[in-house]
Amino acid sequence: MDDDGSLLISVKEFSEFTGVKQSVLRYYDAIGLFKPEARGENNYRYYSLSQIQTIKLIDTLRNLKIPLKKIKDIMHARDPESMNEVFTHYELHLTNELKMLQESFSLVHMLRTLIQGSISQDVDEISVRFVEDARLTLGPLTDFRSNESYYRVYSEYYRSARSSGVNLSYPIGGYFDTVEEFQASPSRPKRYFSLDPNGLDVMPAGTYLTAFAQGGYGEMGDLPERIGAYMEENGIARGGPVYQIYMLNEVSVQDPQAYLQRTMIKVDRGPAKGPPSVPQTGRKRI
Amino acid sequence: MDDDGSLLISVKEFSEFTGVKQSVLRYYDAIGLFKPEARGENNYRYYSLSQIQTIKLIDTLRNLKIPLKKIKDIMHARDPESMNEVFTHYELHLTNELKMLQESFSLVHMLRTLIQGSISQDVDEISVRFVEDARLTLGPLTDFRSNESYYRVYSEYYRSARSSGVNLSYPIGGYFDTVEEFQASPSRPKRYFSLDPNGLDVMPAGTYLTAFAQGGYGEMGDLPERIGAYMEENGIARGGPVYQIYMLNEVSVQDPQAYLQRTMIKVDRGPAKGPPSVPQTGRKRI
DNA sequence: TTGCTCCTCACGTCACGTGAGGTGGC
DNA sequence: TTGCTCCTCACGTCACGTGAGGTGGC
Repeated sequence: MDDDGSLLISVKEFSEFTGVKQSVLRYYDAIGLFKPEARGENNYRYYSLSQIQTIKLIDTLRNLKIPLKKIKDIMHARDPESMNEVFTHYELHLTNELKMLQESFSLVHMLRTLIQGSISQDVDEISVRFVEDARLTLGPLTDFRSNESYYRVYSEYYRSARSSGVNLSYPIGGYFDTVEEFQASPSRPKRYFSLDPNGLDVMPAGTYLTAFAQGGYGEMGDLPERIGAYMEENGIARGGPVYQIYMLNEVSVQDPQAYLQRTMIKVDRGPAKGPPSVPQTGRKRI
Repeated sequence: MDDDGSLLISVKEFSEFTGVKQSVLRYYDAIGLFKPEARGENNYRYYSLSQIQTIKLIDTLRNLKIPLKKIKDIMHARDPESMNEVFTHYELHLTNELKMLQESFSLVHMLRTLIQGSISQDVDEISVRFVEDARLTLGPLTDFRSNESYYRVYSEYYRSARSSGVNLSYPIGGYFDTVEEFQASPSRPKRYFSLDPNGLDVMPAGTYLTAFAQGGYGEMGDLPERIGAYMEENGIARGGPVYQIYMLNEVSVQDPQAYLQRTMIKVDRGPAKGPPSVPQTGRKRI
């Protein structure tokens, strides 16, 4: 670099300024996407400071998974009108990406919360405790036929969920109106729901009888009996609605025998009074 | 699929449920990352509904650019404690990604705004208008020596910016305290600044004399004269601070002769009174 | 002479995408 | 018989990463 204040810098420096690796800069040069401002007599690459903004833009577009070929076309046809279109288009693209990333965050956060709630949890413990509210998306009423296993209805829930745009990334839970309903057939919920933190329905905050069961999907063990005994012992006459979710499942453990299910029954503190509260839904249901 | 309500679905359906392509599912099967629940007699792949959550998690991790090999290790060693660690780790990872994506959005939005402001702008027009405030990051005082071109000082700004963590993705502008300072040497600003919408400094809202000049970096043409004449004609005695930015540059046009610079001089409406206002800075400067 | 940076060329790799050629149930 | 879905190879591709072998200035 001459003393006359040339504003050219080496690959190494340019790489350090921009965070783009030297190998990447050489590759972009090779495919004609982004060339250095100049070459030295020794064939060294020299970049100008004003090129920093350009490579930053290229890097931004590349982060949006736009093929380098397309980025090359865009950069090759640079003029205010077309760049305005490009930016307008990718601003929308970016808002979608942001939504998706926030979804990812919600998912990871939800899974972590469930796992943490399960660690060092005594499976046989039954307790009555205050529980915060939780968002979810309730599905339509199920239509179990006599003696039928939950499979068909469950897969119908998936199909209906998919067609109505419900997010199936989150754990699926079971909902019952009353504890009697649950006791009668604990693996045939009245509705299934997705534990989607952006769902429009809500499990209301309140006092819940909370119990656990270990085992694969639909395996309840002696859970209904244990719950019945506990309610009798503690003078709890009624309860509902009932929410059932798997805190540990395929995602967090390998052996289905280690899956952990939590059943939460809304109860009133002290002696029972009045009918069980109705579920709060954020929108109309058919 | 037998009538007994097997919950297995085909690749096609599984692909439609999850949004993951069939070719990707076959690839994940081949490398042992994610296998179907079962194979038919015809060797068809059959997936269970509960596998949807697992592939959704894999897809989420893959979106975070985690190598498939690592994802495989994670899924292979599934247990509550290690998954808790994994999720805790990637929740942080995700918040960083979210920040970066918001930065990308800010950048694209800024570039679009600048271009749109330049479209159908008459280069010779000089006007006095109200301008909204804008965030930016002011650099340190420049130290131009006699007759020196802006190159050295400009590149020193870049170096200092980099070491102080200033974002160089955004357009760089020039700042002068007063219009006299600008008139004296219009391509030697008192400070450079980055037009970073998350910057801690601010160009205050107010009435600005706004003029334009076309040409490469540092080329002012007859801009100082035109501004001087306009101020005299309109009885504007003083002005400042002065903010100079390139609305069209390398990023949006190819020919440097088409770069468009905007100079904005804070002026008081009507007859001049009092000293020019001082710049508002969000933090201490040396 | 020794480091350090830079160069080109060739080959490897990761995560798929894309046929070709063939099977199997309604 | 005709579509449709599925299968397994094999090869292509995109965006780099990684040496090998060599140059050139302090």
